[in-house]
Amino acid sequence: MFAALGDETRLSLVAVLCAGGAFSIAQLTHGTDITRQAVTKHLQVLADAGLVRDLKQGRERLWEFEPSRLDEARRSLESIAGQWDRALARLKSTLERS
Amino acid sequence: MFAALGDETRLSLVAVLCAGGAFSIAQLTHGTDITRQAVTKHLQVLADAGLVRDLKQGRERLWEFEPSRLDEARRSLESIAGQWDRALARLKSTLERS
DNA sequence: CTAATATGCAACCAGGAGGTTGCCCATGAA
DNA sequence: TTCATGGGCAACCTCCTGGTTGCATATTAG
Repeated sequence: MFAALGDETRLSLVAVLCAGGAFSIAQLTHGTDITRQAVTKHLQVLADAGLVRDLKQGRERLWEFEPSRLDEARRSLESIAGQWDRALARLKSTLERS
Repeated sequence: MFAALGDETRLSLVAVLCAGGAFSIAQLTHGTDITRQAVTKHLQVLADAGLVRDLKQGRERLWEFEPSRLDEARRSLESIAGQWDRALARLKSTLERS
């Protein structure tokens, strides 16, 4: 999922979807300088990572943000940072004890 | 920086460095099934992303975690999630108003 | 001093990722 | 019905990334 967010194009797609709601592939392509197919591939990657969700509607395919997974990522970053904090605390207490 | 965390090997390197303190390249290589050179390259990528820091010590080069940047990433994820929450709130209030 | 250890540098290689093009299908509008 | 539009599929291309190997350099141990 970090890999999914690691691409510049995909990150801006996520940003757009976060801010806006649901967009079709053609709409999302409009404004970028890449092909519709490329956008489709990026959306697929984001979907595999659980970051976006698609809903068919007529001949259109609308994409929207899926917030749950991002929250999970945030929590995992917090846990990593927490590990570091605990390590520092251990180090500090070890030094004080000596 | 998401790209830096997007690689499996690098993510586990970060995890090790978070939990532990400072390690040499040889130590970090021990336990993985890749070459020392590959580990060096990964550490370089992480350093470019500001996630780790190196300190020379004798003939060794010790690497340790750099927590500040990760915190920044956490905040940016929070802001993205926040955008989504605000969009939902706007949508809700729009619906209620109609 | 000499040998072993820890690392750096550069060339090289294979595979995957991002991107494009061409063609086809489905659906909505006129 | 006919046509334009939104989208899917697949082949193809290029370049970057992850990884390796070989050799050179610095530092420490004996």
